[in-house]
Amino acid sequence: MNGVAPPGLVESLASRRAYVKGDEIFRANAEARHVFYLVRGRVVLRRYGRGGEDVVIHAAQAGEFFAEASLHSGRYHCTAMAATDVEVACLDASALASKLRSDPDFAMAWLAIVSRQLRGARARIERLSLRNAADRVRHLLITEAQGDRPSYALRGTLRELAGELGLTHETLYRTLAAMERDGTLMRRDGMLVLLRSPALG
Amino acid sequence: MNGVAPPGLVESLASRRAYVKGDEIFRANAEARHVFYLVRGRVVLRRYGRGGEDVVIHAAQAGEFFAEASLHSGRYHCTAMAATDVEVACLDASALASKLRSDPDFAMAWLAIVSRQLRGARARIERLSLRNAADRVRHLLITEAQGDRPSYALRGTLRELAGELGLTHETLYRTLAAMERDGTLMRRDGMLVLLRSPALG
DNA sequence: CGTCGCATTGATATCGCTCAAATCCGGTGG
DNA sequence: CCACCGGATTTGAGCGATATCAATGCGACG
Repeated sequence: MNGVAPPGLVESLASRRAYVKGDEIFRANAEARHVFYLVRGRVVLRRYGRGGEDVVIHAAQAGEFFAEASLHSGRYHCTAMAATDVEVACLDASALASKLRSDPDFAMAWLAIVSRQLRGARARIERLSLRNAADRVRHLLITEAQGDRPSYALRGTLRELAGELGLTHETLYRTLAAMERDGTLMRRDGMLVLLRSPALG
Repeated sequence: MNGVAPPGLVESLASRRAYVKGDEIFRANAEARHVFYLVRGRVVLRRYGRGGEDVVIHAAQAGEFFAEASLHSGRYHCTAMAATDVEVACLDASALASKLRSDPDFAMAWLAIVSRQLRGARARIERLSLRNAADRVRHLLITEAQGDRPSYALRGTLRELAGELGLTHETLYRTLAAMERDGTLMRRDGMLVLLRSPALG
């Protein structure tokens, strides 16, 4: 959703590559030559801190670009790992840059994609600034709502979702269980559905 | 720092406006007609949650653009308030869009600005994902380091910094005090300086 | 069948939040 | 010059939510 590929882009500028679950697609500080488009599967972008603790910067879904910053910076800022078997389109950064210069419509479409990513990142900042677990879950369901009622289709594991929410997986499990007991949340085949928000005041 | 204005932009497309501290520059959900460039002062972008609790999405510094999303979306997503007396350049969104289409160099420069903001947002996500206060402070000093040694020039109040770090101001005060006792941090006329990282592992 | 990772729940410790109070500091008005 | 005020800063005490450690069940996969 986050980035609909401009028509023809993936075909004209990209070479396809496939990785299996667990493969490293690129590593932080490596020279950034490519921008990627995720055709199939899921890719997790991580950064590692001093204590070996890693932080999920972003979890890319199929249909989304990642490592767009390669256009402007010489090095990758995070490490990309295939969370499932994946297929990516691999765009040469300099070729992409020249297409951006020569094709205004394309440039505008690309700018829209990056802007949307920025908005998504800011939404996540807002979410992480909330001080309790249930609020973060509620914020997620409300801001990522797809259909008529606030809901969220799980992609990947709950552990990964916990990481995105800045929680341990245990806390997320407990929070979801408590919300189900409250009747504020329903879980049904990989969907989280918000039933009613208590204390909307 | 976050966005150096492309030359001539502010003069050619912008009208100047001034606000005094506390003024609201725009409000969430209002029609988004303008993109802003902050000439002088500080502007805080907030969103309000249900309980009246507000979240600082972004604190814009002088020399930085804000509300760039106006280009692609019809409404503002947050509320902008002048944290000091400010002077802004106010760019008409449609005029900006046509300039982006007609001037490839300008479009590339603009894209670089948005990309940088995206990187900054992701760094903040990483920071907010850390689970304890001292780590967040250390992460801030390391990633925002300016000179030779990891340091950070305070802009605004410590209370505001606490908000950016997702902490209460009390916790931030205590954390800074503890780090000074440890000898891992020095405070000197509005600068936070990291002296040595214990357990760099 | 054994192993591995995810999901789930329990027990406990800890860190940060909340409420509270004292001090400092700049500005303002008498 | 001084008294006063509001906001920022700082520190204390106690509580509660979340992290941490631990154990179990379960399904996939070889």
